[in-house]
Amino acid sequence: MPERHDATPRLAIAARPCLTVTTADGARRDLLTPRERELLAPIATLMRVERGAVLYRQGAEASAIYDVADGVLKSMTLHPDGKNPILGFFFPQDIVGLAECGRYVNTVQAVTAAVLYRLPRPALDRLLLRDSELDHQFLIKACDELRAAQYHAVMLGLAGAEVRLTRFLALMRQMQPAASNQIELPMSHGDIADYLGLTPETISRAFTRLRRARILTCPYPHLVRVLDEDRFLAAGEDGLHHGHPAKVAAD
Amino acid sequence: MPERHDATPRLAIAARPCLTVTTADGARRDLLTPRERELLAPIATLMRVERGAVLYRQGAEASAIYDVADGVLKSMTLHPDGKNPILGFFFPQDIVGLAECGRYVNTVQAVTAAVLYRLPRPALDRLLLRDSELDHQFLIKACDELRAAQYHAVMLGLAGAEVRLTRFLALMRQMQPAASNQIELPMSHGDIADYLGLTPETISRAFTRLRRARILTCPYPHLVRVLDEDRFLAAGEDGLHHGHPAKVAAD
DNA sequence: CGTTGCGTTGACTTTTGTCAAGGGAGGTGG
DNA sequence: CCACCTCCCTTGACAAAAGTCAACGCAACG
Repeated sequence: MPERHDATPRLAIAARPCLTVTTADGARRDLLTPRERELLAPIATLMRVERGAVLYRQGAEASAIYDVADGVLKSMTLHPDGKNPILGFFFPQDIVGLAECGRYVNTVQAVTAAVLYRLPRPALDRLLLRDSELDHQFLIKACDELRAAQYHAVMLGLAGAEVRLTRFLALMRQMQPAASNQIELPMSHGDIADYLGLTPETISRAFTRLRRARILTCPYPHLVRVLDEDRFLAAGEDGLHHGHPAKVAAD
Repeated sequence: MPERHDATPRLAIAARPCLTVTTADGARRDLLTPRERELLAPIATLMRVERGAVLYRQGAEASAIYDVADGVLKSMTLHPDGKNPILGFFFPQDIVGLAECGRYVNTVQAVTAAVLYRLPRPALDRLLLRDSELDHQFLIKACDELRAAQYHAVMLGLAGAEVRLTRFLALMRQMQPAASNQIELPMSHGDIADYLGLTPETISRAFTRLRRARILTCPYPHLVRVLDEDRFLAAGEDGLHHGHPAKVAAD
């Protein structure tokens, strides 16, 4: 029987709150110095949420922000008509809890079981106002999130389901600890659809086309293996080129 | 001859750098205290750019950030294939100059003639690290931009050209100094299309449908007048309902 | 007075959404 | 241990929406 792929097999959980940003080359860089981590530790409480649990709902009073230690969460805006667009996924070392006028602006739900540091707002605000260096790190992290949101918006504007999906897969690969041709997808295809502004059916068809083009394989719904790196990256630019592969003998 | 609508008829330019955010109810709130404005003033230089001028290009060294005093600018990512998605528009009291690793992440161009305060990075960084209160205001502004970017992403995920266009118009109305049923659009329909992930033709057709539904009129391409506020807001939720208005007597 | 940029409209193509049906993996309870 | 159930993924047929290509009108500008 094949290995499972929907559990959270991570091992190392940082003993202190952490903050990282993605640099231009796709690597991840730590923001906090050991001193700053020690500053945050006393006001942080470690908590665990199970898969599918709602961390908070949009409109609720924003009493704390969270630092993800392990697991994956998603942020979404609730829509009455059943459409719940996903604004982003949160990975370890990300900050969760964007608020406006004391209320959370969207709903956050755990995609996998997750462990977080809870940082109560009043204590955190006091800390940030006292320590301008630490405050500046949070500003940098916010700018990082802003860039991520802009990249998301660019993706949504792109035509072509293959283009969006391929870029999404490339993004997910960046979030993995080690570069590899295997991409683990913690979320369902439905979640991917909500994130890319498409339907699950369109995601499924895009996967099928990418599989038939021999660009990747999907051993399991939550695992993708890239077969042809060059055409994988090319598909993220222009999409699939509709050549006539049927004319190639024995294809 | 009718009045012109593509010039910049604004009058009051703040004598000091300003920063505002949009609150939950759509109003705009000042972030900086007079003391903080005085702190910024000595490092700021006032500059003027003409309509169509490029403030900076993506990839260029990020030597400064800018505080818009008057006029409108747009931020876009350059794409080789002619598609230049617009990530956002900047209005007075907005901050321009998002960078990553010392390089601007997108290109900013003036939509109208504009006046800006130029804040050199080294001097600003020094100021922010010395004054944690001021730094915190910039963090709040960054969170505001983040919310705006998320709202943009939600719009792009929404189906229906009328829905997106109507929400965009509502957004533009918020940016105007006084609430009114007139909405001035500083940007071209092509810019709107790039912002909403649609083509100019689709924008044009959406305008036509909204006009035919008697929801609004467009006296000039850069001016919209809302005729039916209720249905205007409704169109931003569900889009146009394809009833058969011809069947309703004298409606 | 021509040129140019922008907006509009129409005909047609392509893509995606929608509806419906079916299948496989995992989990639960007998 | 097996039956059953549920959730999610897949596929097909069709409808709806948006993109593309092309032509035209209009106003501003030189």
